[in-house]
Amino acid sequence: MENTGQGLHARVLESLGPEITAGEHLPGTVLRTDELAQRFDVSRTVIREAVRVLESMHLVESRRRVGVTVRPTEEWNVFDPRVIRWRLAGADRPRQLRSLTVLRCAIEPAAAGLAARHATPEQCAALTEHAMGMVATSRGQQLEAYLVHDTAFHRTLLTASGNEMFARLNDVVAAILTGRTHHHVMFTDPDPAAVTLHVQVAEAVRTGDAARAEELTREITVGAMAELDILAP
Amino acid sequence: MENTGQGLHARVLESLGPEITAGEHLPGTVLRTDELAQRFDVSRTVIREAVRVLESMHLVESRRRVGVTVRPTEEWNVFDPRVIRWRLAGADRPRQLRSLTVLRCAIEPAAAGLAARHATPEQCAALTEHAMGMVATSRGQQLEAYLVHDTAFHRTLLTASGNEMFARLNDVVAAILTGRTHHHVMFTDPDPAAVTLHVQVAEAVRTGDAARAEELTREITVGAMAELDILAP
DNA sequence: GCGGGAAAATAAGTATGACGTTTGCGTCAC
DNA sequence: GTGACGCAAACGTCATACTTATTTTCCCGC
Repeated sequence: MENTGQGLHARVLESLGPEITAGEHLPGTVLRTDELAQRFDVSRTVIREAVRVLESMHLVESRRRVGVTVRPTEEWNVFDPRVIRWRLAGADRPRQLRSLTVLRCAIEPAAAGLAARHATPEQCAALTEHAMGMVATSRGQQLEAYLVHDTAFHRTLLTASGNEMFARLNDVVAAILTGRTHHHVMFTDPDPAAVTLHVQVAEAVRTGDAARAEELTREITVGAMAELDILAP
Repeated sequence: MENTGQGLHARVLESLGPEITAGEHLPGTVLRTDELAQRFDVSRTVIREAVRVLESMHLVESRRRVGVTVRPTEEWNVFDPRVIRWRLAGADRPRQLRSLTVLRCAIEPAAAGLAARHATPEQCAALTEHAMGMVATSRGQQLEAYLVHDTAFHRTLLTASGNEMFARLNDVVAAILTGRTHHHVMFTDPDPAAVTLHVQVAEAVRTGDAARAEELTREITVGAMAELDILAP
């Protein structure tokens, strides 16, 4: 029996979770632990542990004498990193990417403003360094190297905001950036204007100009929305 | 022994979770399943299910031959509703309330802007209704009734944004509003200016004035930050 | 025929004991 | 001192029996 995860429950989880988030089991569907145990060829114990986790994500609800029922989409914990990952890997990836980008557009400018006030010298240095790295890799089809610097830049920015909630969204932003590069495969080099904006943000944060950092970051995120055709009608 | 949850695992979870988020077990502490089973007087099965959920929140990490290790705070899934609830109920409630308020301040204006574009007539009606309810209960120590309308107003606003991520933050906003009223006990009636702003937001959303809805909501959230003494140095 | 309550059926919840598996750590030989 | 070896501790998994809550069914009385 091959073991894809760090444990049987993890393996079950990584199968059932995506199935549910992909809409393979529509809300209201009932799954029975015995059937699942049989299907995955594991004991009921393992199934129960996986179901507990799915339940903690509000993906399913377990009730006695009924079974494990899939909950409606609106009740899912859409902030759970695993749910995000599963949905990004699934069919409604575009929808999810748009939701996340809108969220990012609201968060990152505020984070940049806070970073301008709270960033440590080390964080300022890291920001500048990664912005420089973006400049260096912005021409000549070095998209992968560019992505590394881009991701690091935004991770540093969110962390430097000093707000734990913002900081925990770096996975989301990283997923957006990675998705952008890898999905609708970019043959063209990054927009030079965007690169310049990153350099300017690093500068604004370093000099403590919160308003400017916020506004510049807003321009970056607006650009990200434009790429996904998220328009104002 | 009273049964606080819908099952033994829930009871264990509601004990262990708060203990961890309250810092009662410092990061690095190892808990053993057998000891926990003995302590809570339940079987190992129950403990394992509870630990699975804590693990899914990144509060702990379970490793063979080692035990259940408490993870450092930075790794916690701070967006998990239960983690938020536990931390709000614990000792660092003020810190958590500030984090959440900053997050709200970034989110709600954007949500209001989107709501102005996407809100259905029913949602516009609900907004106006709750704003009116706030006006009606804003004088004469009707704080509880006011809170109900205030909460409903913001819940409707976030839902009307049409973004699922924003919509799932209504619990957070509700927690902030409830905390504000219940915690530093408000003897005084709500700020009339804030009440007016809510009415104006409802109006802006109804007329589809996104920019105005966003700016007015920003004023509301800035007011909320001012109440918590979150200042710009 | 109808309503209500008792009983049966069902599926999750819990307990228990045994065994497997990984892995930290100490020991021993070189 | 260093490396290999092996023990033991803790979690991981399984099988099974039993418990409990909840739904459904069905029978009885009106």
